[in-house]
Amino acid sequence: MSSFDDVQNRFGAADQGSLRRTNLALVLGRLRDQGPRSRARLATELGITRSGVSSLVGELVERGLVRTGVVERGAVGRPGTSVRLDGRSVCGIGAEINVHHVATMAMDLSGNVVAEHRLTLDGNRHEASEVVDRLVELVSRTEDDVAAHGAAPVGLTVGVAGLVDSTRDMLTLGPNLEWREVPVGAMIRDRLQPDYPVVIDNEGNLAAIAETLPGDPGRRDILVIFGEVGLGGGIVADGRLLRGRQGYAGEFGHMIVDPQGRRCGCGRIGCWETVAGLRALLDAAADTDDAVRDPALGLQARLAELNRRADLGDTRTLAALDQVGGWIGVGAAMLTNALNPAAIVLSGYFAEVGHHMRGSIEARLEAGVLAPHAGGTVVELSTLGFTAAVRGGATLALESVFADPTRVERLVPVAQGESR
Amino acid sequence: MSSFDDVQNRFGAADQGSLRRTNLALVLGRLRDQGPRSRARLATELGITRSGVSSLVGELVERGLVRTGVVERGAVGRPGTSVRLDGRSVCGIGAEINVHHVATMAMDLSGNVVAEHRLTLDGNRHEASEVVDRLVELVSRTEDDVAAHGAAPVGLTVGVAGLVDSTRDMLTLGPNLEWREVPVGAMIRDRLQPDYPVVIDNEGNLAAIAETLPGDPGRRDILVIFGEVGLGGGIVADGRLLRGRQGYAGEFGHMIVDPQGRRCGCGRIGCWETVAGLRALLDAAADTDDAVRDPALGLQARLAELNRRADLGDTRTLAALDQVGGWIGVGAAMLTNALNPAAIVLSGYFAEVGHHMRGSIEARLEAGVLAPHAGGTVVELSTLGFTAAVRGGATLALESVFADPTRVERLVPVAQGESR
DNA sequence: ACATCTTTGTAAGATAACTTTGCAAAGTTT
DNA sequence: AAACTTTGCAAAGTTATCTTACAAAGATGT
Repeated sequence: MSSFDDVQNRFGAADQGSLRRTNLALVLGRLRDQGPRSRARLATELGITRSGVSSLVGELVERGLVRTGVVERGAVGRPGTSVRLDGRSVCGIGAEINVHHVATMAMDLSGNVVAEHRLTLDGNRHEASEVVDRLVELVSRTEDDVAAHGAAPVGLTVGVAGLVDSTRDMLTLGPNLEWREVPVGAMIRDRLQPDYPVVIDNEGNLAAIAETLPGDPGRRDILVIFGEVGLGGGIVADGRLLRGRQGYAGEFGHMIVDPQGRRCGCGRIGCWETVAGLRALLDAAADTDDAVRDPALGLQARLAELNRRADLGDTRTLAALDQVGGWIGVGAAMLTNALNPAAIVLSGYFAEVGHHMRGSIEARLEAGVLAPHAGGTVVELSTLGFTAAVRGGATLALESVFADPTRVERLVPVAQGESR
Repeated sequence: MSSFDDVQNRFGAADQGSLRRTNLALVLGRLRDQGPRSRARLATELGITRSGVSSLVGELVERGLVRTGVVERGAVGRPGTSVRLDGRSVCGIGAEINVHHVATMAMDLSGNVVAEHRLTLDGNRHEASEVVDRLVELVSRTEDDVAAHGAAPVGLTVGVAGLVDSTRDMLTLGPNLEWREVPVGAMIRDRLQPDYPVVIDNEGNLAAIAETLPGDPGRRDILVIFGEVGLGGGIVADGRLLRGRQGYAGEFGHMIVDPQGRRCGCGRIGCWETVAGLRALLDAAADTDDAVRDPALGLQARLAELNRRADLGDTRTLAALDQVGGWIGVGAAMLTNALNPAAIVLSGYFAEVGHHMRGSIEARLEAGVLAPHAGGTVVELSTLGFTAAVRGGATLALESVFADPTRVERLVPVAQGESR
């Protein structure tokens, strides 16, 4: 039921066409959110008649979006044939540009990951054109995988670590990439010449979309904190991603929480990411010559080592996790007072080491929120790790189909004058 | 075009009826947002045919929601007859329960204030039942005024200073009222026995709704900071009020911004309202025996006196305003990083004295936001003052009609079998 | 002064989507 | 084996929009 971009009824009047679109989307969304089921069941659940559902399912089959499956026998009466999403028709593609890597993921309509590619970067500054070249290569390979799967791409969403101006299709500022005013979207379109839309977005926003599990009402109001080199995230309110006026929403990392603290890469002092970002954790947990600080090892391995130490009870490591967790809690409490989310989801590097921080986060959250029991907000760890952004990008691309299934062409065009 | 409560398409399928409702709402909303205009103009603007608009307007006239007005002649061609909202049919009622006063406002469909009542309280603690009795009296008088205007109430929204749990219809906690777990909605319904819905909400949220000017695209993403004894507010994202999981969103006043600061009424230390609330301003601006600290004088008069001193260049007053403005800016910057609003609207007591704070607020905002030029966020002063909450309540009650005009009965019922 | 042009508002018919109604098909229960 | 339940579809009915056509009301041009 969630829709991040309201294609439906954006403006303009409703006519028979939009009526049909709405109901096609309703059936398709139900199948995504609740899984396969018979036409009759869809009818009772959605409040449409059985004939109506038959007609809608028929059109969705013609468009290749669903297919009929096994026979489901109930307790009594004629068994129904279940209808389910057909993953072989379309795929959404997500991509990510970060300091540490570029990556892509393709996901089909049923949520299956069809392709996943990742290229690790050395972490030093590179020109945008160079990085985009690498990414486009990955996207090309992903396109091939999608084609091999028998599907067509319906969209590409590129998550970038930085401020993305959605109105100008431009990366305004990427403090950690050290980029400024880069037209990432246009650069990709120029090189790729795709026949599907390419949009860019903030990686934290995409990570937030990835956490909004379809059909889970407990995930309609969430706050996602995405930790990487920087600290970003996204806000999902009432099932919709909050972008703000220009698309800059979710820049949690630069909220100033420690005015007497350290200087941030952005030039300010005491930004949240200086005390709760990855660097803060490593600084507190290890000396400069420690292996976990060695970029050559790869992020995953370094975090695994930290985890190992924490599990063994190493006091310095545990104290570092505790300290960073406390700062996470301080910021989370402020945002919880403002937003009252159902859950705060910790993603990115927190997915790896967050379970050691949970206690200190929850303590500070509880202490810093006016509403009793932190307003019912619970702290959850993402299971997506560093794939959250690409997954969210693919999800967002697919969302256009779920919002308007008629975007996918019929396999068998309707003959002139023929009724549906 | 804004709708705070999506009555439309809440769930369930779309049928001919919802199609009609959507288009009726579209026409009605356009007339609200853009003012009176001819059927032909509505048709071209909304993308409906002229005959379609004729039919829709006809039904809206039957329901008493619009009426045809003057003849508008264009440059050439047959002049059109303008259609406009008819304020004589329905009114929304807003109410407010605060430490300093209870108040009501009735507003008709065209936004005219039909009634306004206010009862100043002494600021001491009172039992909820006692205060609700006073409020119900005011609402009764307001109902009479609405009836005298020839209209019927379509809803009552009661703003309360505190945490309002929208799922339980309950004031969970009112720190400044010193109330806890009070079923304000049920209490009012018991006493008033109304034939229209009564809902309760947070006063900051209602103030935010009041600031979302219909039809102004620059007000679709705003952050409203509502200063009273406490500090609250609301977030409007994409034209919709953000409530959060339980309705606790917008409790900005208890974000901890000064951990080494003073104890707050809620028991914590350094809440935003301890440094930017009304009390903080008065503490900084005047000694305890100063007239501006005398509750007997009334808030309005005390703020006017502060204004007078500031205008005369009194250094202590100006310094106090500067200091509080700085703290407002600190919190506003954090929220702006998270939400990227188009505007931060200062309401409540800020409407009176905010123009003296503007400089310090904007300086801190600019300094504390990652996005260049504070992400385009501008600081604006509300012109509504202490009536923001009741106005927002009335607006919200009316919103149900704008979202679904068929909620208002036809004056002339359709004869059986007769077409529309 | 009168015909022509432009625009408005409405009505009648066409189209499209849903619902209602009816029924055959495919099972279980008695 | 008959009765019952449930499923899925097709034909007819309802309703809301769009298409087309036209009268009304004023401006413009000769």
